[in-house]
Amino acid sequence: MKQTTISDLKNHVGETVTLKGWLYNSRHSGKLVFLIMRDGTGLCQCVVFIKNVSQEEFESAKSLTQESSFSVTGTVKAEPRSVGGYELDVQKMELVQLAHEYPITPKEHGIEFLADRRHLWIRSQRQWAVLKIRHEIIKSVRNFFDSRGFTLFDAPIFTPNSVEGTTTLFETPYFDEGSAYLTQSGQLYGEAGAMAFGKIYVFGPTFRAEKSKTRRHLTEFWMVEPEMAYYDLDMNMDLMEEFVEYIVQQVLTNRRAELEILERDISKLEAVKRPFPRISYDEAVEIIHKKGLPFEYGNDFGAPDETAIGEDFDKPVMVHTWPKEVKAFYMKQDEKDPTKAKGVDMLASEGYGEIIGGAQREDNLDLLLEKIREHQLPEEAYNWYLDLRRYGSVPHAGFGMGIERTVSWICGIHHVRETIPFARLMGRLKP
RNA sequence: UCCGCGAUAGCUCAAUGGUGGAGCACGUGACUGUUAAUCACGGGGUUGUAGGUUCGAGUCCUACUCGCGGAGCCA
Repeated sequence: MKQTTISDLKNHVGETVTLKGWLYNSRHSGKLVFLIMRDGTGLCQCVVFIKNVSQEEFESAKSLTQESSFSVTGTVKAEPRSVGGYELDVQKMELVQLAHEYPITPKEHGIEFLADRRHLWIRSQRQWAVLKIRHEIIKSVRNFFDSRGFTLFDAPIFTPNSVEGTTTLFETPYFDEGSAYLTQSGQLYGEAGAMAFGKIYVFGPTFRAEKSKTRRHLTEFWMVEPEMAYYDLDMNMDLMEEFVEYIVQQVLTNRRAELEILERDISKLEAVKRPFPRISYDEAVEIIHKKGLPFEYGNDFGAPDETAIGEDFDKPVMVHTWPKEVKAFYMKQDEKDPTKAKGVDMLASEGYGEIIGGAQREDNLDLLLEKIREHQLPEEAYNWYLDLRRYGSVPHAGFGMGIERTVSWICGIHHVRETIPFARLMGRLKP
C-alpha cells in the first residue's frame, strides 16, 4: 500500500493505493456509496461497497458531509464513466474530520456570497482550474525571460511619488519621510535595471487606487514588465508577440484538462501564433469609424472601441504610434511625426481588451525634461531617472503585461476577480 | 464619480395592495453503478434599515445602507 495523488492514478492501475483528501460530493444507493474525493490534484470517484468494508466504515462513508477530510485505501481501476477516468475500489476508509455544514453547495450562488467565502470557493473545480492556469502562466513568464538572457529585477513597492503622476495612489505613513505610495508600476526602476543588466524584467504586485468598477480592474494586481537596452519599437513588438505566443502555447500543452473544465474554446487559443497584426493608431481609428462608432480622433480607445478593433482579427492586435497627448510622458516622440509617441498596446482577441501596454522610451534628456514640465510633474523627484539619460543614454524599450487580464483572456473568464486567489477591489478587502 | 438594476428561508429564486411559496442544502427513511442521482417524509422566515401612504404593504412613496451591471481611468 502506497500513498499517491489523484493526478498520478494513471500510473497505478491495478495497484492498491492510499489517497488523502476531502469530500467533493457523494451519492449513495443502498449498499453502495460513491465518494467523489478532491485532493488538490484532481477528482476521483471512490466506490464503497458494503461487503468490502467494515460496518462502521460503511456507515461513516454514508454520513460523510461535503468537504469532510478523509483517506481511503483501495484498488485503482480504469473507469471511463468516472470523473478523470479512474476509480478507487475502497477497502479501507478513515475519517480525519467530519466537516460542519458546508456553505457552498453544488447549486448556483451569487457573486457576493462566493466572494465572502473566497477561502472556501477556491476549492471548487472552476476556481481551482483558473488558479492552476494562473500558475502555469506565471511559470511561463519566468521561463520565457530566464531562457532569453533577462535578469529578474525587483522594483520597490514603497515609492516616493507617482510614476506617471496621474493615477490615484494608495498612501501610507513612512517614518519621518512623510508619505510613501504603493507602486503603480516598476517601469522607471526597470529602466535603471536595463542600463545595468541589458535586459531585465520586473515582476510583482502593483496598486491603483482608482475607483474603477469594471470586470477588468483590481486595486491590487500583478504585472510583469520587461525592459531592454538597445531596443526600438519594432524589436519591442517582436518580443511582445513571441512572449504572448509562448505563454498561450505553454498553457495549451500543459493545462489542457483545466481549459476543458472551463469549457474554453481551444481553437481560439490555438490560433494565437505569430505574426500578430500590427496597426497604427490611425488605422485603428479608421476601423472604428468604418463600423460607425462615435469616436473623436486623438482620444484614447474606450472598451467598445477596443472590442471593435479586436473583432476584426483572430489573434491579439498591436496598436502602435499614438497621439502623444494620450500617452505617458516617458514615451519616445516619433521622429517622423512629432505629434506621435512610440507607444504600443496589445489588445487580446475575442474582445478581452488591453493586456499589454508598452513603448520605446524617450532617451533624449532635453525632450524628456520638456515632457516632464508639460505634464507638470515634480522635476526633482525624477532627478535619478534623468541620470539614466545623462550617463550613457541609449534607445530602449519595454512593456507591461497584466497577469490577471491575461489569465482572464486565456481562461475565457468574464471578470478578473476570479483570476487571483484573493481579489482586492473597490469595496472588497475581505477575506 | 455618473447611469441603470436589485436586496424575501443557509443558497438560488417566485408571490394581482388581501393567510409568504418552490428547488437545492440540512435531518429521517428506501434503493448495488450513481454522474448537480432519484423517491417519500420533516424542520426552517423580524421580507436590507428608518420613516410614510393605506382598513390592510414583501408589493406603493421618500431617505439611507449594501451589492450587481455598465461608463470613465487603466494592466
